[in-house]
Amino acid sequence: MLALKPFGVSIQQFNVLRILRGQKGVAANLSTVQQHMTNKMSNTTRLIDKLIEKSFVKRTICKENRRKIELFITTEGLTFLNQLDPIIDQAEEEMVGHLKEDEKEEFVSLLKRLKFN
Amino acid sequence: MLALKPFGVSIQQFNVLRILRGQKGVAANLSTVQQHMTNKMSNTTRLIDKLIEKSFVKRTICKENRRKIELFITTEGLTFLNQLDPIIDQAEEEMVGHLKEDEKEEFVSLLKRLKFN
DNA sequence: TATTTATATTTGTACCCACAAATGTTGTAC
DNA sequence: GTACAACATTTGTGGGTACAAATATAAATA
Repeated sequence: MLALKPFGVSIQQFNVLRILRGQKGVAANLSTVQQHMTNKMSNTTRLIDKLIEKSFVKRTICKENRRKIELFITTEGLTFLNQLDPIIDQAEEEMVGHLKEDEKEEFVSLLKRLKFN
Repeated sequence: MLALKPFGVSIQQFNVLRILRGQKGVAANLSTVQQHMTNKMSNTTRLIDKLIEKSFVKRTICKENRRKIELFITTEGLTFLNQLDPIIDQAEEEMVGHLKEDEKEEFVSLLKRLKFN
């Protein structure tokens, strides 16, 4: 994503951050995060590795079930993300803003009707 | 591309092969091939490396201008590609075949109106 | 002709993806 | 309680992408 480039995160990393922010402080499992994305688990792991390097995310092992991990967005991550929101909104606006509402709806509807496999 | 998986080529490699077939025996430069794709030059080089390993493509240095390379699809490549065509047609049919003609046109038209950057 | 500039391609790096196999942990069945 | 199955995540491998820098050759210019 061009608009994100100056900030050093990919759109996928950005998405993981948004999912974690959506948890509002509640821990998220890897599986939970993965379910909100099109990614495979294995790659979600690695996306989160990157975010941990940047200290935007914290990862701990779940006490109750040591197979699971618990993911949190850090304060740093939150600040970073909030700063990014308007950038993304603007990029989206530039991409589809000139379409009329019903055109956008039609487009999404057609996209949904494609059959991948 | 799921349908191509059993054949051991990616959709991008498949596209390069189709572009070269379209040359009908005339040599194609790297730049020529690249212009028909969304890829960067550097990656087109590497896609072609893969096709050469599979001996579907031949690469020689242009005699007139030694900076340029000449690319040809081999007989093996042609045979392989011809065998693949119906598979791809079918995959496409499965993906969008249930859309009406005007829906397909509308979809393509909307896609074209997106502004990437 | 020697130097510089432009052209064509390749290489390096750092990401992304899917798929399969490996790891570690928990639950279950004998 | 031990062996086996199920679960959650990670690691390995091989493909893909973009961007920047390096190479090699040709063209232009001083």
